[in-house]
Amino acid sequence: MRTAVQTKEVRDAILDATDMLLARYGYKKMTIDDIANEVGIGKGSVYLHFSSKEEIALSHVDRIIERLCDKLSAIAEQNISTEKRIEKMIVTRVTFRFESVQHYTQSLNDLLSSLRENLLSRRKKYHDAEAKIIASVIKSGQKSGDFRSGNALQLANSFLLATNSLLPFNLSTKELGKREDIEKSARNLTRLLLRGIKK
Amino acid sequence: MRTAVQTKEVRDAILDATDMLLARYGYKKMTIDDIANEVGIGKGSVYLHFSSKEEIALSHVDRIIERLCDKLSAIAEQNISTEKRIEKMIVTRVTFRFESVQHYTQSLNDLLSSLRENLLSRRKKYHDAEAKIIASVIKSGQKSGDFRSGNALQLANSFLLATNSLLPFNLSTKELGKREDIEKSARNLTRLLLRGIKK
DNA sequence: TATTGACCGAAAGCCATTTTTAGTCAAGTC
DNA sequence: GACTTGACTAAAAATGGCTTTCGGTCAATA
Repeated sequence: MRTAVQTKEVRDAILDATDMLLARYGYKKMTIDDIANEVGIGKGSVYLHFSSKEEIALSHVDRIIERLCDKLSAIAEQNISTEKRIEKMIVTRVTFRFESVQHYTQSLNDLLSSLRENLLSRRKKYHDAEAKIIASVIKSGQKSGDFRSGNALQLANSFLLATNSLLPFNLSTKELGKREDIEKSARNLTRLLLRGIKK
Repeated sequence: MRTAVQTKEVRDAILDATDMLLARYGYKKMTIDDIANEVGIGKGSVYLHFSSKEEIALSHVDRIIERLCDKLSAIAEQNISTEKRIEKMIVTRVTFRFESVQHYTQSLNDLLSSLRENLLSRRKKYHDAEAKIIASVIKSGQKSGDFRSGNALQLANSFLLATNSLLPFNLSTKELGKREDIEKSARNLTRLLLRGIKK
Protein backbone atom coordinates (compact mmCIF):
# COMPACT_ATOMS: atom_id res chain seq x y z
CA MET A 1 0.00 0.00 0.00
CA ARG A 2 1.16 3.47 -0.77
CA THR A 3 1.80 5.45 2.35
CA ALA A 4 1.03 9.10 2.78
CA VAL A 5 4.74 9.82 3.03
CA GLN A 6 5.45 8.16 -0.29
CA THR A 7 2.64 10.12 -1.89
CA LYS A 8 4.06 13.34 -0.56
CA GLU A 9 7.54 12.42 -1.77
CA VAL A 10 6.41 11.70 -5.31
CA ARG A 11 4.31 14.81 -5.34
CA ASP A 12 7.28 16.84 -4.26
CA ALA A 13 9.51 15.14 -6.80
CA ILE A 14 7.04 16.07 -9.52
CA LEU A 15 7.11 19.69 -8.40
CA ASP A 16 10.91 19.62 -8.22
CA ALA A 17 11.04 18.35 -11.79
CA THR A 18 8.52 21.01 -12.77
CA ASP A 19 10.71 23.71 -11.29
CA MET A 20 13.70 22.46 -13.23
CA LEU A 21 11.81 22.02 -16.48
CA LEU A 22 10.06 25.37 -16.25
CA ALA A 23 13.46 26.97 -15.95
CA ARG A 24 14.83 25.02 -18.88
CA TYR A 25 11.90 25.00 -21.31
CA GLY A 26 9.18 27.28 -20.02
CA TYR A 27 5.57 26.26 -19.47
CA LYS A 28 4.44 25.63 -23.02
CA LYS A 29 7.46 23.56 -24.03
CA MET A 30 7.45 21.48 -20.87
CA THR A 31 5.53 18.23 -21.40
CA ILE A 32 4.01 15.78 -18.96
CA ASP A 33 6.30 13.14 -20.45
CA ASP A 34 9.29 15.33 -19.57
CA ILE A 35 8.11 15.45 -15.99
CA ALA A 36 7.41 11.72 -15.78
CA ASN A 37 10.82 10.90 -17.25
CA GLU A 38 12.58 13.27 -14.93
CA VAL A 39 10.87 11.77 -11.88
CA GLY A 40 11.27 8.23 -13.23
CA ILE A 41 7.61 7.28 -13.20
CA GLY A 42 5.04 6.63 -15.87
CA LYS A 43 3.04 9.44 -17.39
CA GLY A 44 -0.21 8.05 -16.01
CA SER A 45 1.23 8.19 -12.52
CA VAL A 46 1.63 11.92 -12.76
CA TYR A 47 -2.13 12.09 -13.03
CA LEU A 48 -2.51 10.20 -9.77
CA HIS A 49 -1.18 13.33 -8.06
CA PHE A 50 -2.42 16.14 -10.26
CA SER A 51 -5.45 16.52 -12.46
CA SER A 52 -3.87 18.62 -15.20
CA LYS A 53 -0.71 20.27 -16.41
CA GLU A 54 -2.05 23.60 -15.27
CA GLU A 55 -2.65 22.27 -11.78
CA ILE A 56 0.95 21.09 -11.63
CA ALA A 57 2.31 24.52 -12.45
CA LEU A 58 -0.09 26.22 -10.06
CA SER A 59 0.81 23.77 -7.29
CA HIS A 60 4.42 24.57 -7.95
CA VAL A 61 3.70 28.23 -7.34
CA ASP A 62 1.59 27.33 -4.33
CA ARG A 63 4.56 25.49 -2.89
CA ILE A 64 6.77 28.53 -3.27
CA ILE A 65 4.27 30.62 -1.33
CA GLU A 66 3.84 27.92 1.31
CA ARG A 67 7.58 27.90 1.84
CA LEU A 68 7.57 31.67 2.03
CA CYS A 69 4.80 31.64 4.59
CA ASP A 70 6.77 29.12 6.66
CA LYS A 71 9.72 31.48 6.60
CA LEU A 72 7.51 34.40 7.55
CA SER A 73 5.96 32.49 10.42
CA ALA A 74 9.43 31.56 11.66
CA ILE A 75 10.47 35.21 11.62
CA ALA A 76 7.26 36.16 13.39
CA GLU A 77 8.38 33.98 16.31
CA GLN A 78 11.92 35.34 16.53
CA ASN A 79 13.15 37.05 19.62
CA ILE A 80 13.86 40.47 18.13
CA SER A 81 11.89 43.71 18.25
CA THR A 82 8.54 43.78 16.46
CA GLU A 83 9.93 46.46 14.22
CA LYS A 84 12.90 44.37 13.17
CA ARG A 85 10.61 41.41 12.64
CA ILE A 86 8.38 43.32 10.26
CA GLU A 87 11.36 44.61 8.35
CA LYS A 88 12.83 41.15 8.06
CA MET A 89 9.53 39.70 6.91
CA ILE A 90 8.92 42.20 4.16
CA VAL A 91 12.47 41.97 2.90
CA THR A 92 12.29 38.19 3.01
CA ARG A 93 9.05 38.21 1.08
CA VAL A 94 10.62 40.22 -1.69
CA THR A 95 13.97 38.47 -1.88
CA PHE A 96 12.63 34.94 -1.46
CA ARG A 97 10.16 35.36 -4.24
CA PHE A 98 12.86 36.92 -6.35
CA GLU A 99 15.17 33.98 -5.77
CA SER A 100 12.44 31.44 -6.36
CA VAL A 101 11.98 32.45 -9.96
CA GLN A 102 15.38 33.92 -10.69
CA HIS A 103 16.44 30.97 -12.81
CA TYR A 104 13.47 31.32 -15.16
CA THR A 105 14.94 34.28 -17.07
CA GLN A 106 12.94 34.35 -20.30
CA SER A 107 10.39 31.68 -19.50
CA LEU A 108 8.54 33.55 -16.74
CA ASN A 109 6.42 35.47 -19.20
CA ASP A 110 5.38 32.25 -20.83
CA LEU A 111 4.22 30.85 -17.50
CA LEU A 112 2.38 34.01 -16.56
CA SER A 113 0.57 34.40 -19.85
CA SER A 114 -0.45 30.75 -19.85
CA LEU A 115 -1.81 30.79 -16.32
CA ARG A 116 -2.80 34.42 -16.13
CA GLU A 117 -6.36 34.07 -14.93
CA ASN A 118 -5.69 31.35 -12.42
CA LEU A 119 -2.65 33.11 -11.08
CA LEU A 120 -4.57 36.33 -10.61
CA SER A 121 -7.11 34.68 -8.35
CA ARG A 122 -4.39 32.88 -6.41
CA ARG A 123 -2.51 36.11 -5.99
CA LYS A 124 -5.27 37.32 -3.72
CA LYS A 125 -5.05 34.17 -1.63
CA TYR A 126 -1.29 34.50 -1.37
CA HIS A 127 -1.67 38.10 -0.36
CA ASP A 128 -4.18 37.23 2.34
CA ALA A 129 -2.04 34.43 3.73
CA GLU A 130 1.00 36.67 3.93
CA ALA A 131 -1.01 39.54 5.37
CA LYS A 132 -2.30 37.41 8.22
CA ILE A 133 1.20 36.60 9.39
CA ILE A 134 2.37 40.18 9.18
CA ALA A 135 -0.78 41.35 10.93
CA SER A 136 -0.07 39.05 13.87
CA VAL A 137 3.24 40.78 14.46
CA ILE A 138 1.70 44.21 14.06
CA LYS A 139 -0.91 43.26 16.63
CA SER A 140 1.71 42.14 19.09
CA GLY A 141 3.57 45.40 18.45
CA GLN A 142 0.41 47.31 19.20
CA LYS A 143 -0.10 45.39 22.40
CA SER A 144 3.45 46.06 23.55
CA GLY A 145 3.00 49.72 22.74
CA ASP A 146 5.57 49.83 19.95
CA PHE A 147 2.97 50.61 17.31
CA ARG A 148 0.03 52.95 17.29
CA SER A 149 -3.40 51.37 17.23
CA GLY A 150 -5.31 50.75 14.01
CA ASN A 151 -6.63 47.87 11.97
CA ALA A 152 -3.65 45.52 11.97
CA LEU A 153 -4.79 43.52 8.96
CA GLN A 154 -5.33 46.64 6.94
CA LEU A 155 -1.91 47.92 7.89
CA ALA A 156 -0.37 44.60 6.91
CA ASN A 157 -2.13 44.85 3.57
CA SER A 158 -0.64 48.28 3.07
CA PHE A 159 2.86 46.94 3.75
CA LEU A 160 2.35 44.24 1.17
CA LEU A 161 0.71 46.47 -1.40
CA ALA A 162 3.54 48.95 -1.10
CA THR A 163 6.15 46.31 -1.87
CA ASN A 164 4.15 44.44 -4.51
CA SER A 165 5.82 46.19 -7.40
CA LEU A 166 9.12 44.68 -6.28
CA LEU A 167 7.79 41.17 -6.81
CA PRO A 168 8.50 39.29 -10.03
CA PHE A 169 4.87 38.89 -10.97
CA ASN A 170 4.69 40.34 -14.43
CA LEU A 171 8.20 41.64 -14.69
CA SER A 172 10.92 39.04 -14.89
CA THR A 173 13.75 39.22 -12.41
CA LYS A 174 15.95 40.59 -15.17
CA GLU A 175 13.53 43.43 -15.78
CA LEU A 176 13.21 44.14 -12.07
CA GLY A 177 16.90 44.79 -11.68
CA LYS A 178 19.64 43.55 -9.40
CA ARG A 179 18.74 41.54 -6.36
CA GLU A 180 20.67 43.92 -4.10
CA ASP A 181 18.80 46.92 -5.43
CA ILE A 182 15.48 45.21 -4.94
CA GLU A 183 16.43 44.34 -1.40
CA LYS A 184 17.58 47.87 -0.71
CA SER A 185 14.35 49.35 -2.03
CA ALA A 186 12.30 46.93 0.02
CA ARG A 187 14.22 47.70 3.21
CA ASN A 188 14.08 51.40 2.56
CA LEU A 189 10.36 51.42 1.96
CA THR A 190 9.64 49.18 4.92
CA ARG A 191 11.50 51.52 7.26
CA LEU A 192 9.49 54.44 5.98
CA LEU A 193 6.27 52.53 6.48
CA LEU A 194 7.36 51.47 9.95
CA ARG A 195 7.85 55.06 10.91
CA GLY A 196 4.24 55.53 9.91
CA ILE A 197 2.96 53.00 12.40
CA LYS A 198 5.35 53.63 15.27
CA LYS A 199 4.02 55.33 18.33
CA MET B 1 4.73 77.55 -44.86
CA ARG B 2 3.73 75.21 -42.15
CA THR B 3 3.75 76.92 -38.83
CA ALA B 4 4.86 75.33 -35.61
CA VAL B 5 1.31 75.57 -34.35
CA GLN B 6 -0.06 73.64 -37.32
CA THR B 7 2.59 70.99 -36.83
CA LYS B 8 1.66 70.66 -33.19
CA GLU B 9 -2.02 70.45 -34.06
CA VAL B 10 -1.56 67.68 -36.59
CA ARG B 11 0.74 65.85 -34.24
CA ASP B 12 -1.87 66.06 -31.54
CA ALA B 13 -4.60 64.97 -33.92
CA ILE B 14 -2.53 61.91 -34.82
CA LEU B 15 -2.17 61.05 -31.16
CA ASP B 16 -5.88 61.62 -30.59
CA ALA B 17 -6.67 59.23 -33.41
CA THR B 18 -4.16 56.79 -31.97
CA ASP B 19 -5.87 56.89 -28.61
CA MET B 20 -9.22 56.19 -30.20
CA LEU B 21 -7.92 53.43 -32.46
CA LEU B 22 -5.91 51.76 -29.72
CA ALA B 23 -9.08 51.54 -27.70
CA ARG B 24 -11.06 50.15 -30.62
CA TYR B 25 -8.57 47.79 -32.26
CA GLY B 26 -5.50 47.47 -30.06
CA TYR B 27 -1.95 48.11 -31.20
CA LYS B 28 -1.46 45.27 -33.63
CA LYS B 29 -4.73 45.76 -35.48
CA MET B 30 -4.38 49.52 -35.70
CA THR B 31 -2.82 50.51 -39.03
CA ILE B 32 -1.10 53.67 -40.17
CA ASP B 33 -3.78 53.99 -42.84
CA ASP B 34 -6.42 53.95 -40.11
CA ILE B 35 -4.67 56.82 -38.39
CA ALA B 36 -4.21 58.81 -41.60
CA ASN B 37 -7.87 58.35 -42.56
CA GLU B 38 -9.06 59.30 -39.11
CA VAL B 39 -6.99 62.49 -39.15
CA GLY B 40 -7.85 63.17 -42.78
CA ILE B 41 -4.30 63.29 -44.10
CA GLY B 42 -2.24 61.06 -46.35
CA LYS B 43 -0.33 58.13 -45.00
CA GLY B 44 2.98 59.67 -45.97
CA SER B 45 2.15 62.75 -43.93
CA VAL B 46 1.97 60.70 -40.79
CA TYR B 47 5.64 59.99 -41.30
CA LEU B 48 6.41 63.72 -41.38
CA HIS B 49 5.57 63.71 -37.68
CA PHE B 50 6.66 60.28 -36.50
CA SER B 51 9.31 57.90 -37.71
CA SER B 52 7.46 54.66 -37.03
CA LYS B 53 4.27 53.11 -35.75
CA GLU B 54 6.03 52.27 -32.54
CA GLU B 55 7.08 55.86 -32.03
CA ILE B 56 3.48 56.95 -32.44
CA ALA B 57 2.28 54.65 -29.71
CA LEU B 58 5.15 55.59 -27.45
CA SER B 59 4.51 59.29 -28.03
CA HIS B 60 0.92 58.69 -27.14
CA VAL B 61 2.01 57.24 -23.81
CA ASP B 62 4.49 60.09 -23.40
CA ARG B 63 1.67 62.53 -23.83
CA ILE B 64 -0.34 60.88 -21.09
CA ILE B 65 2.58 61.25 -18.72
CA GLU B 66 3.20 64.83 -19.79
CA ARG B 67 -0.39 65.65 -18.99
CA LEU B 68 -0.07 63.88 -15.69
CA CYS B 69 3.06 65.84 -14.85
CA ASP B 70 1.25 69.05 -15.71
CA LYS B 71 -1.48 68.09 -13.28
CA LEU B 72 1.07 67.21 -10.63
CA SER B 73 2.88 70.49 -11.09
CA ALA B 74 -0.41 72.36 -10.76
CA ILE B 75 -1.16 70.57 -7.50
CA ALA B 76 2.37 71.30 -6.29
CA GLU B 77 1.53 75.00 -6.56
CA GLN B 78 -1.81 74.83 -4.77
CA ASN B 79 -2.39 76.72 -1.60
CA ILE B 80 -3.03 73.79 0.71
CA SER B 81 -0.83 72.07 3.26
CA THR B 82 2.20 70.19 1.94
CA GLU B 83 0.71 67.05 3.35
CA LYS B 84 -2.56 67.48 1.48
CA ARG B 85 -0.63 68.30 -1.67
CA ILE B 86 1.35 65.09 -1.53
CA GLU B 87 -1.77 63.08 -0.91
CA LYS B 88 -3.55 64.73 -3.81
CA MET B 89 -0.59 64.18 -6.10
CA ILE B 90 -0.21 60.50 -5.39
CA VAL B 91 -3.92 59.85 -5.68
CA THR B 92 -4.04 61.85 -8.90
CA ARG B 93 -1.15 59.88 -10.30
CA VAL B 94 -2.96 56.63 -9.71
CA THR B 95 -6.43 57.69 -10.81
CA PHE B 96 -5.33 59.72 -13.83
CA ARG B 97 -3.29 56.88 -15.22
CA PHE B 98 -6.17 54.55 -14.51
CA GLU B 99 -8.59 56.75 -16.41
CA SER B 100 -6.19 57.29 -19.28
CA VAL B 101 -6.22 53.65 -20.25
CA GLN B 102 -9.56 52.60 -18.85
CA HIS B 103 -11.17 52.42 -22.27
CA TYR B 104 -8.61 49.95 -23.57
CA THR B 105 -10.12 46.98 -21.75
CA GLN B 106 -8.68 43.99 -23.56
CA SER B 107 -6.26 45.78 -25.83
CA LEU B 108 -3.85 46.98 -23.14
CA ASN B 109 -2.00 43.70 -23.04
CA ASP B 110 -1.51 43.85 -26.76
CA LEU B 111 0.05 47.30 -26.49
CA LEU B 112 2.26 46.32 -23.59
CA SER B 113 3.55 43.14 -25.13
CA SER B 114 4.26 44.88 -28.43
CA LEU B 115 6.16 47.76 -26.86
CA ARG B 116 7.45 45.96 -23.81
CA GLU B 117 11.14 46.81 -24.07
CA ASN B 118 10.67 50.41 -25.05
CA LEU B 119 8.04 50.97 -22.43
CA LEU B 120 10.26 49.55 -19.74
CA SER B 121 12.99 52.07 -20.41
CA ARG B 122 10.49 54.91 -20.58
CA ARG B 123 8.96 53.80 -17.32
CA LYS B 124 12.14 54.90 -15.60
CA LYS B 125 11.97 58.30 -17.22
CA TYR B 126 8.34 58.71 -16.25
CA HIS B 127 9.17 57.70 -12.72
CA ASP B 128 11.98 60.22 -12.52
CA ALA B 129 9.88 63.03 -13.92
CA GLU B 130 7.09 62.34 -11.45
CA ALA B 131 9.53 61.94 -8.58
CA LYS B 132 11.07 65.34 -9.19
CA ILE B 133 7.73 67.08 -8.80
CA ILE B 134 6.84 65.19 -5.64
CA ALA B 135 10.30 65.80 -4.26
CA SER B 136 9.89 69.55 -4.67
CA VAL B 137 6.85 69.49 -2.41
CA ILE B 138 8.60 67.26 0.10
CA LYS B 139 11.48 69.70 0.15
CA SER B 140 9.20 72.62 0.80
CA GLY B 141 7.54 70.60 3.54
CA GLN B 142 10.92 69.97 5.08
CA LYS B 143 11.77 73.66 4.93
CA SER B 144 8.52 74.64 6.60
CA GLY B 145 9.14 72.05 9.28
CA ASP B 146 6.18 69.83 8.37
CA PHE B 147 8.38 66.93 7.38
CA ARG B 148 11.47 65.49 8.93
CA SER B 149 14.70 65.89 7.02
CA GLY B 150 16.02 63.25 4.64
CA ASN B 151 16.77 62.85 0.96
CA ALA B 152 13.63 64.31 -0.61
CA LEU B 153 14.13 62.65 -3.97
CA GLN B 154 14.61 59.28 -2.37
CA LEU B 155 11.49 59.77 -0.29
CA ALA B 156 9.55 60.76 -3.39
CA ASN B 157 10.79 57.60 -5.09
CA SER B 158 9.52 55.57 -2.16
CA PHE B 159 6.07 57.14 -2.44
CA LEU B 160 5.95 56.28 -6.12
CA LEU B 161 7.35 52.80 -5.70
CA ALA B 162 4.81 52.06 -3.01
CA THR B 163 1.89 52.97 -5.26
CA ASN B 164 3.32 51.48 -8.46
CA SER B 165 1.37 48.28 -8.11
CA LEU B 166 -1.83 50.31 -8.37
CA LEU B 167 -0.90 51.50 -11.85
CA PRO B 168 -2.26 49.76 -14.93
CA PHE B 169 1.12 48.82 -16.28
CA ASN B 170 0.86 45.11 -16.80
CA LEU B 171 -2.51 44.54 -15.25
CA SER B 172 -5.43 45.93 -17.16
CA THR B 173 -7.80 48.24 -15.38
CA LYS B 174 -10.28 45.40 -15.20
CA GLU B 175 -7.76 43.21 -13.43
CA LEU B 176 -6.79 46.00 -11.06
CA GLY B 177 -10.30 46.33 -9.74
CA LYS B 178 -12.76 49.17 -9.28
CA ARG B 179 -11.56 52.71 -9.64
CA GLU B 180 -12.91 53.63 -6.20
CA ASP B 181 -11.03 50.79 -4.57
CA ILE B 182 -7.82 51.77 -6.30
CA GLU B 183 -8.27 55.33 -5.16
CA LYS B 184 -9.02 54.23 -1.63
CA SER B 185 -5.92 52.05 -1.50
CA ALA B 186 -3.79 54.86 -2.86
CA ARG B 187 -5.12 57.35 -0.34
CA ASN B 188 -4.78 54.91 2.49
CA LEU B 189 -1.22 54.04 1.64
CA THR B 190 -0.23 57.65 1.08
CA ARG B 191 -1.50 58.64 4.50
CA LEU B 192 0.51 55.86 6.08
CA LEU B 193 3.61 56.98 4.23
CA LEU B 194 2.98 60.60 5.17
CA ARG B 195 2.95 59.63 8.82
CA GLY B 196 6.38 58.21 8.16
CA ILE B 197 7.82 61.52 7.01
CA LYS B 198 5.98 63.88 9.34
CA LYS B 199 7.92 65.52 12.08
C1' DT C 1 7.88 73.33 -50.44
C1' DA C 2 4.50 70.37 -48.44
C1' DT C 3 1.78 66.44 -49.24
C1' DT C 4 0.54 62.33 -51.09
C1' DG C 5 -0.67 57.54 -52.39
C1' DA C 6 1.32 53.96 -55.56
C1' DC C 7 4.76 50.89 -54.66
C1' DC C 8 7.99 47.44 -52.34
C1' DG C 9 9.58 43.95 -49.40
C1' DA C 10 8.79 41.93 -45.17
C1' DA C 11 5.62 40.26 -42.00
C1' DA C 12 1.20 38.45 -40.89
C1' DG C 13 -2.72 35.77 -42.08
C1' DC C 14 -4.51 31.61 -43.97
C1' DC C 15 -5.48 26.87 -44.62
C1' DA C 16 -4.64 22.05 -45.35
C1' DT C 17 -1.63 18.59 -43.65
C1' DT C 18 1.35 16.54 -40.18
C1' DT C 19 3.15 16.14 -35.62
C1' DT C 20 2.92 16.66 -30.85
C1' DT C 21 0.85 16.29 -26.53
C1' DA C 22 -2.66 16.44 -22.58
C1' DG C 23 -5.30 13.34 -20.57
C1' DT C 24 -7.57 8.33 -20.29
C1' DC C 25 -7.97 3.65 -19.27
C1' DA C 26 -7.46 -1.35 -20.26
C1' DA C 27 -3.81 -4.25 -19.41
C1' DG C 28 -0.01 -5.58 -16.71
C1' DT C 29 2.86 -5.82 -12.46
C1' DC C 30 4.00 -6.85 -7.82
C1' DG D 1 -6.38 -6.44 -5.54
C1' DA D 2 -4.05 -2.11 -5.14
C1' DC D 3 -1.05 0.45 -7.88
C1' DT D 4 1.32 1.71 -12.02
C1' DT D 5 1.82 2.09 -16.68
C1' DG D 6 2.34 3.32 -21.63
C1' DA D 7 -0.43 2.65 -25.89
C1' DC D 8 -4.26 5.27 -27.46
C1' DT D 9 -7.29 9.30 -28.83
C1' DA D 10 -8.95 13.66 -29.64
C1' DA D 11 -7.55 18.09 -29.66
C1' DA D 12 -4.15 21.39 -30.02
C1' DA D 13 0.09 23.03 -31.97
C1' DA D 14 3.57 23.08 -35.42
C1' DT D 15 4.70 23.17 -40.43
C1' DG D 16 4.85 24.88 -44.95
C1' DG D 17 3.45 27.04 -49.06
C1' DC D 18 0.49 30.54 -50.74
C1' DT D 19 -2.04 35.11 -50.34
C1' DT D 20 -3.00 39.34 -48.30
C1' DT D 21 -1.90 43.06 -45.46
C1' DC D 22 0.80 46.65 -43.84
C1' DG D 23 4.86 49.55 -42.34
C1' DG D 24 7.68 52.53 -44.44
C1' DT D 25 9.63 55.11 -48.82
C1' DC D 26 9.89 58.34 -52.40
C1' DA D 27 8.89 60.03 -57.12
C1' DA D 28 5.06 62.45 -58.66
C1' DT D 29 1.89 66.08 -57.71
C1' DA D 30 -0.43 70.14 -55.97
